[in-house]
Amino acid sequence: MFRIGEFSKMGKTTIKTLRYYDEEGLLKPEKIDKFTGHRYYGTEQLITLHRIQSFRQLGISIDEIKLLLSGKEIAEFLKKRKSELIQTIVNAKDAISKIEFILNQEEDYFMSYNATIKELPECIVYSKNITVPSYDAYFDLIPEIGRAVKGQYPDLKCSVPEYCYIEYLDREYKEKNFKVEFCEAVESFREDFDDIKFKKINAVTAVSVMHKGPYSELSKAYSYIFKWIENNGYKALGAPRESYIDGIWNKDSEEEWLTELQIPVEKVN
Amino acid sequence: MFRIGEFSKMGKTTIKTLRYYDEEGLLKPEKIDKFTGHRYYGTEQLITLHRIQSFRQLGISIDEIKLLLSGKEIAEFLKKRKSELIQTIVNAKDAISKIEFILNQEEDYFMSYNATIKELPECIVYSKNITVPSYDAYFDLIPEIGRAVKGQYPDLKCSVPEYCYIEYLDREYKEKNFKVEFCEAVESFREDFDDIKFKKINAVTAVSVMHKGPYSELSKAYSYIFKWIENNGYKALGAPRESYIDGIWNKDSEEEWLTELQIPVEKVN
DNA sequence: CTACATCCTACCCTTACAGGAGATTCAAGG
DNA sequence: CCTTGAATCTCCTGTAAGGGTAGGATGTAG
Repeated sequence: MFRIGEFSKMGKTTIKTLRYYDEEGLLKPEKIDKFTGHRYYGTEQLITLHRIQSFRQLGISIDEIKLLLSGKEIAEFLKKRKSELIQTIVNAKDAISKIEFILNQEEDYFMSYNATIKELPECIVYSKNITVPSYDAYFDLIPEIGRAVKGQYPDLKCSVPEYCYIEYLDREYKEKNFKVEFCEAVESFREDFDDIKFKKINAVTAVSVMHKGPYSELSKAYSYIFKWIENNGYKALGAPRESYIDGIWNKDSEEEWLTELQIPVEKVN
Repeated sequence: MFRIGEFSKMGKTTIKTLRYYDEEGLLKPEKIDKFTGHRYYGTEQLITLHRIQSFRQLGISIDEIKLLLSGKEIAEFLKKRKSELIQTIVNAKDAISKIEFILNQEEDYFMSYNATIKELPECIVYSKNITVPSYDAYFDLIPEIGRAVKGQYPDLKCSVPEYCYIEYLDREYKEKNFKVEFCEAVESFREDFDDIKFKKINAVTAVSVMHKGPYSELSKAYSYIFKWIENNGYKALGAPRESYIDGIWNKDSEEEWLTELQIPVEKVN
């Protein structure tokens, strides 16, 4: 029988840890002196401790080891743990790739743009295809749509927070007379009318980049986000969405305008 | 200005997290109502939040993000984070290899043997080379050495806990008349005498396996541990040590004897 | 003016221990 | 047998990044 200090050296485990395992019921001493409370361990505990250590070195938690020590379904469990570890590796590689991407950028790029992955929830939108003669004309056309919908369905409410975006419909880049689909998230379905259509947008995983500044510089954000997608093993699954957060309607200076680019993606490797 | 609930949806971040970031000084609201305590956020905070999220997705901690947001040494820091992630991958691969090894064993093997990696601390030992006629003769020879040392240095104390082991010196396996070096850890150096030598054993990393049962079955433990070393990307760095924990001196039944095999190793891939 | 949704602070919970305070007990020497 | 210093005990606090809940205050709509 060994006192805790001696046993701790034999098992290369701190006294703190041994007391913790005792408390948790993972490794009880062979005997505890009823009067002094001192713990006494035997060699049987040394074997168990060794077994515990071998599991701990595989990154298995205390609670799980409790089950494993009872000897059931060890193989099942190890397979599960293995797949967790594989996932860990996938995630770490993913993060490394993103870090390398940042390190390869020019400094002012990684100061101004940050890509994140986010889940966009399912939502209901009304949409309208429009042809925009020029960027400046946007903000005459869009409020117009809002007013038309309001006229038709006065009690229809927009989502809170507001979520409106456009998707570009042209196959190629155009400076003027480009076609876009305008979408605004609302709280419930209605009947289509005129050329306004209601539809459900499915939840998607998207990569998102914030762009602060005039729309004329949005192309920098686009080039960043597309390069990010390519370099980090993702694939674009749909058209980019431009979601307007701050703009001419609430900020005078173009430098203050805030736009979020969202591109639905999936991980491909 | 947005209330916390709305801002939380815009930034896809829970209210709890936002309050936590506020408390930590990571992301302060634009304004806090002095009377009600309500938090109000602006789009400026949305950009910062987005930046925080991009760092969090790289597994960077809150404290570290505080530094990064001040904009200094981001590249340095990301390189450090990258090497941490590489280490994570190495560790995970290592654990996967160990799990696969276990899964490939027969069930009764992985129930009885568990390999762990441990650091063996530096120690001082006296040692003696002996030729053992047969296994049974061990326990006449070894106490004899102890008595000889005790006779020469009555005040020399053995380590607590006791640590004594043998290394096999023969190049091949021998059933009888095999040569071993016997070592016993003690508290301090003395002069060599007769064929007893004192020496310092350096600290090493070793793989360890416990063997419970008669010495005649030690070869199973040896085969397990050597296969483990080979399959998990380690290389043996020195002779195996057999450390005796329970034996004929304190347990009558051979089934109760407990021996620890330790083999110094290094990781090779 | 009344609901009801939202917001606030404050407290406890999570893992696997580490660190320390203060009290008791053990083991060795005189 | 007594003393002294080492070892051990229990209890408390702290960790990272929030999650969960309670109870009370506030905001907004009808």
